[in-house]
Amino acid sequence: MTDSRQPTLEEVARLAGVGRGTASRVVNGSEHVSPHTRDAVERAVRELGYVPNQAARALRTRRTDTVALVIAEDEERVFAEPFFAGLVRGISRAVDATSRRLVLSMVPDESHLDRLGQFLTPQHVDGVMVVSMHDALSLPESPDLPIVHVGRPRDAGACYVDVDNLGGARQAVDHIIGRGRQRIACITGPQDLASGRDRLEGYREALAAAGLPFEERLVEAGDFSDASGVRGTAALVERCPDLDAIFAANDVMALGAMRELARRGLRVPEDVAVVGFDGSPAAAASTPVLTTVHQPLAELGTTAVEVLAHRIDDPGAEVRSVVLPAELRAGESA
Amino acid sequence: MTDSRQPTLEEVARLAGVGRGTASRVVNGSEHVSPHTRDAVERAVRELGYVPNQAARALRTRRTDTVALVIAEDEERVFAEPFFAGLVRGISRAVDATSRRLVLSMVPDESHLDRLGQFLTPQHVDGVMVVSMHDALSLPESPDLPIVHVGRPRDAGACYVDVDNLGGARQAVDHIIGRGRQRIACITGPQDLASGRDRLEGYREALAAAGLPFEERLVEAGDFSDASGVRGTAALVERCPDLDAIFAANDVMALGAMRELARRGLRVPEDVAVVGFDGSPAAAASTPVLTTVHQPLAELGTTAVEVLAHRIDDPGAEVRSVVLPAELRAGESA
DNA sequence: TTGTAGGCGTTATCAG
DNA sequence: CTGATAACGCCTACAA
Repeated sequence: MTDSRQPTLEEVARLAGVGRGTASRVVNGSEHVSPHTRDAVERAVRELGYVPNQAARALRTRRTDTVALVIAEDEERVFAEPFFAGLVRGISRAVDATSRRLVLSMVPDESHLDRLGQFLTPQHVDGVMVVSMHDALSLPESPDLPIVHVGRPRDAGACYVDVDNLGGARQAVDHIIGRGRQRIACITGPQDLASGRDRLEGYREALAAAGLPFEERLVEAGDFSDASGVRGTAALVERCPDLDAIFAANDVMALGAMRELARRGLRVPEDVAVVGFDGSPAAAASTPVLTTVHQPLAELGTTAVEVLAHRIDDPGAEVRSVVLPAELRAGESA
Repeated sequence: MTDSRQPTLEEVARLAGVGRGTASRVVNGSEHVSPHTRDAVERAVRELGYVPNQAARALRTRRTDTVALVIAEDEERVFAEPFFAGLVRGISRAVDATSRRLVLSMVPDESHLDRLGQFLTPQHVDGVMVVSMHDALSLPESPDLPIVHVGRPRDAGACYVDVDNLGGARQAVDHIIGRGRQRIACITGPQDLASGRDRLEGYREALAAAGLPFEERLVEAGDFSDASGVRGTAALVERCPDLDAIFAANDVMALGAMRELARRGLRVPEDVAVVGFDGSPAAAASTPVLTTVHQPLAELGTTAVEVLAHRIDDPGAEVRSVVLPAELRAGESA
C-alpha cells in the first residue's frame, strides 16, 4: 500500500490528465491556467499527497527558499541572554509566515567560520541575517548573497535593522530628569558594540539637553551581564553616595543594580530611581518599580525578515536600513 | 574578474584535463583513481574554489546530508530551560564534526505540525532527532526516515537516547539516606514526562531498598519550574515540619527549594539536605551545598547524533536505544 | 583506471 | 491556455 517514494510532478500530471508543464504552473500558482485545469491538478496533488522536490527545484531555479540566521555567539550565551530568545522568536514567526524556511547557525568561535563560509553561498541560502554581539567578527560574505545585519554593524555601508538605541536611551534619561532627579549615574554596555556606544551617547545627550553636567565618576563600564550590573552599582554607590538615579544600558544590569541597592538598604525608587534599556519584556513585568525602555525584539525580527525578503526578491533595489523607535514603559515612578 | 557563478564539476574536469566522472570520483574520495589524476583534480578544485552543488547532489543521490533537531517546545521555554542549552550545544558540536549539517526547528504548537510534517521527509533531511517535553505531541513521522528521540518517548518501540533517570534518582536518594536522613521529601517532575515519572520511581525504590516507608505527604507535584520548587517546598515544610531532606526532580526546583528554605530560616544542609537532578552543571557550581545528580547533556547530544548517524548509514540495522548513566556530584554534604 | 551517457524532478522556453 | 522539450549539476553504471 505504501509507495515509499514520494510522488512526482509527472504522476500528478498524468492523474490530472494534463502535461507536466501545466501541472508545474498550477503548483507554482501561475495565472495563465484555466480554472478547470487548475482544479483537476489541485485534486490530483491532494490525492497523491504531492510535495515538490526541493532539490530539483533548487537545481533548476537556483533558489533555495531558505534563509539563514547566523548568531555569532556561543550556544551558552545565546541561551543565557534573553535578547536572543525574543529575537529568534520574532524571526522564526516571521519566516514561518513566508514560503521560506529558516536555518539557525550559531558560531561559537572563528574556527567555525570556514564551514559557515561554505554554507553561506547562494547555493545553500537565498539570504542571511546576522546578529553579532561583537563588532570584531566579520564573516566571509559571499557576493550576490543578500545580508541583513540585526544591530548596526561596524561597516557603515551595510544593510541593517536596529532599535533606536540613542533615542531610547535619551528618552529614558529624560524621563528620570523629568521626575526631578539630578545626579543620574550610568552603567554602560560593552563599548565594542554599537548598542553599547549609542546608549551611552543617548545618556550624554539627555544630560546635555537638560543642562546637567556629564561626570566621569557617575559612569561605570558594564557588559550587559547581571554581575556587571551588581558590580557597577556597588562602585557607583561607594563613589557617589548622593546619586539619585541609575540608567543601566540593559535590563539585566538594571535588575542586578536593584538587587545591589536593596542589599545596601537603599530603596527603589524612593532613594534611587532605576531605568533600564530592555532586552526582555519579562524583566520589566517582574519588577514593576523598574522603568524601562522597551526594545521591540519580536518586531525587530519581523523587520529583519521583511527587509531581507525585499532584498532577495528585488536584488536591484537600493539598500535601505531600518531603525525602529524604542518606547518608554514607566513602572511605578520615581 | 569575478565569475559570479560557482564553478561546476565540468569546469574542474576540463581544467584538470580529465572526464567529469573522474573528477566526481576524486571529489567523493573514491579509491579507484590514480594518485596522479587525483592530484590534478584536487589542484583544479582548489584553484577554482569548487564546492559541490548540494541541490544537484541531493537530486541525484536522494540524500541531503542534513539532519534535523526538532524541539517540541515554544521558543520561550527553549531559551528559558537550561536543559536545552546543554543539549543543543552537544548536538551542535557532534554534528559539526560530521559532514552533515544541522537544522533546528522549534514547534511552538500543533498548528505548526503540518509545515513540519512536510519538512520531515527523506526529501529534506536524512534523519531527525526529537526532543519533546510532553508525551502528548506526536509529530507526523515520515516512513523511511530514521528518528531518534532524546528522552524516552511514550512509544515503547521507538529508538531513543536518554539518561538513566531512574538509577540517577535512586543514587541521589541513596546518598541522602547514607548521610543519615530519614524523612526525605520529594518534589516531582511533570508526570506526563518519562523523566518525571522515572525520577519519582527512583525515589520510591531507594526508600524501599532502605526499608523506609513511602509517604504521600512527603511528595509534592512539581513541573520543573523554579516556582513549583518554591511552592512545593512551602507546602512540604508546612505539612511535615520534621522533614530532614528534599529530593527535587531537577536543579531548577532544587534551587527554588533552597531559597524557600532559607526564607523560612531553615539551614541547608544542616536542617534540611537538598539534592536535585541536574539539568545544568551551572546550577551545581553556583551552590556548593547543593548535591546533584549530573545529567551529561552534552554527551547525551553526542550520543543522539551517533545513534542517528548509525541508523542513517545502516538502515537495515536493528534499532538500539541507549541509556547513559547519571553521575552523583556531592556538594558540601549533609 | 578512466571516459561517456543517462537520468534524478523541476522549471522555463517555445511552439501550437 | 497548454504540451512537449531542453537544461540545471551531479553520480554511477557501463563500456573501453
